[in-house]
Amino acid sequence: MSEDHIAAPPPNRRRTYRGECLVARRAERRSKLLDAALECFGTAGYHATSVRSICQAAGLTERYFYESFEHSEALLEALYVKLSDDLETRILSAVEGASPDPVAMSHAALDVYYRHCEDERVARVTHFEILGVSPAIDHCYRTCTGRFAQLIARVMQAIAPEAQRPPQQMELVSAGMVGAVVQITMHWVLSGYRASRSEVVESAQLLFSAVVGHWQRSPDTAT
Amino acid sequence: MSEDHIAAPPPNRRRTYRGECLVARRAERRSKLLDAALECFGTAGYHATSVRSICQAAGLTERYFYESFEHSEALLEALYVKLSDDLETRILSAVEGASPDPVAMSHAALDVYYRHCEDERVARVTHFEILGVSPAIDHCYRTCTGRFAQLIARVMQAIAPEAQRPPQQMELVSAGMVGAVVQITMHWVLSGYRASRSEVVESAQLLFSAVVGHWQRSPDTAT
DNA sequence: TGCATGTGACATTCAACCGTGTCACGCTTT
DNA sequence: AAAGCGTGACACGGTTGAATGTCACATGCA
Repeated sequence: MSEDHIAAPPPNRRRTYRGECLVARRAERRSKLLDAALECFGTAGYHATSVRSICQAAGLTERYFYESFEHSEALLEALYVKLSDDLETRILSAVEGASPDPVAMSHAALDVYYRHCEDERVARVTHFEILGVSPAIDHCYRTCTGRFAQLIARVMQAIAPEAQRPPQQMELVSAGMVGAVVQITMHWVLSGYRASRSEVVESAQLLFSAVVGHWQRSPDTAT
Repeated sequence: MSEDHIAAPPPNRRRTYRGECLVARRAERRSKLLDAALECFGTAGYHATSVRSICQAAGLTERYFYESFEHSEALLEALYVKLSDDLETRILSAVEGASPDPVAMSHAALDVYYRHCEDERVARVTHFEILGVSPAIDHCYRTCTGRFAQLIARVMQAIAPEAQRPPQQMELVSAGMVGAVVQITMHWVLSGYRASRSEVVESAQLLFSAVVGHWQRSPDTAT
């Protein structure tokens, strides 16, 4: 998923500088840029952030920006993918670690997710700044969102395997569940995190329980 | 909700030109700008659209842009508010016109909403372009979204009045429902409107029915 | 030690866009 | 018909930011 721009490599890859070789220094700079991007994009916003300000926040020169990324947009995408990947692995491990009870599993997943979003910068980047940037970024967003929808679909199937639904509906409802979770996040963030995390998790889980219960009760006919 | 920039009025408000007085001409130009904005913002995207291109699409000169709007941002906000207001009134009249059956009411509302979103430009402006622009626009978005959430909350209360829930949860769950409906829209749009509108309405309504049913069954304890 | 390379601070070039200004040409009024 | 207002086409200055270039200094290597 993550394909980055890598500048033409100068001759010596092994030559050390300040105790580190080229690739290590590059990786460190790239990491600094990602940190700075989280800070800038997550507070000032993507469109109010220039390459200069990112470099300033990272303590680097613009030259090193273009060493690791082609555009500002590429940095945004890399940051978003990184945040999403981190989240997904943490959710998966939390679900596996939870007791095999459906409620416990979904609770664990939602708790990890909303804990993730308690960092306002993370929430802003992954839910606000990422949207409406370009078709390429939209596509990336859709892919990541789709992965979470599939995850939800799998979990719901696992919880209520007897409730077979047409795949089209399954897809739309899963998308809807993702949207619900996301929108609750947005509401939470924009309200200044008024509710506690546990309240938020409760509310989101209510939706899950409701849908699963509904399907268990009416195995196939819609509405 | 809509407070627009109005330039200092030149002396003669009644003088006609091409058969129309000043205020009529202004209103017409403003309307043309809103149409052009829907086209430009809804296809190229807000940030890829300049004032010039809007004026070109509207068949007007830049001077007349600043006659009606201060910034590009003000135009975006006006467009968004107009689309949201139109949608809300149409939803309300559809709900009132439907038979007093809960299912019929929510079906009517959702059908109007997804019909509204069948115009991809409308869907993009109200769901993508509006986000991450500025704090002022974010606030506007939150206000409009909140109105729909309150509408949903009222409808759900009306359907299941016996299920009293804590207002905090009511608020979050309503936000979640809005998010679900919205996300289903985007999924639908980005898939190239693969599913039919009635299938989409069905899926969204499933979520409503599920939550209402869940509440009716477990009148107060969460989860 | 001396040379090549890495680095940081800053300048430079180029393009886009905003907001305003100018001016000639239609339309209205008297 | 003449004077004045409304309009459209376009130019202009100012600002911003992307992307690259320059140059002095620091660091590693022979």
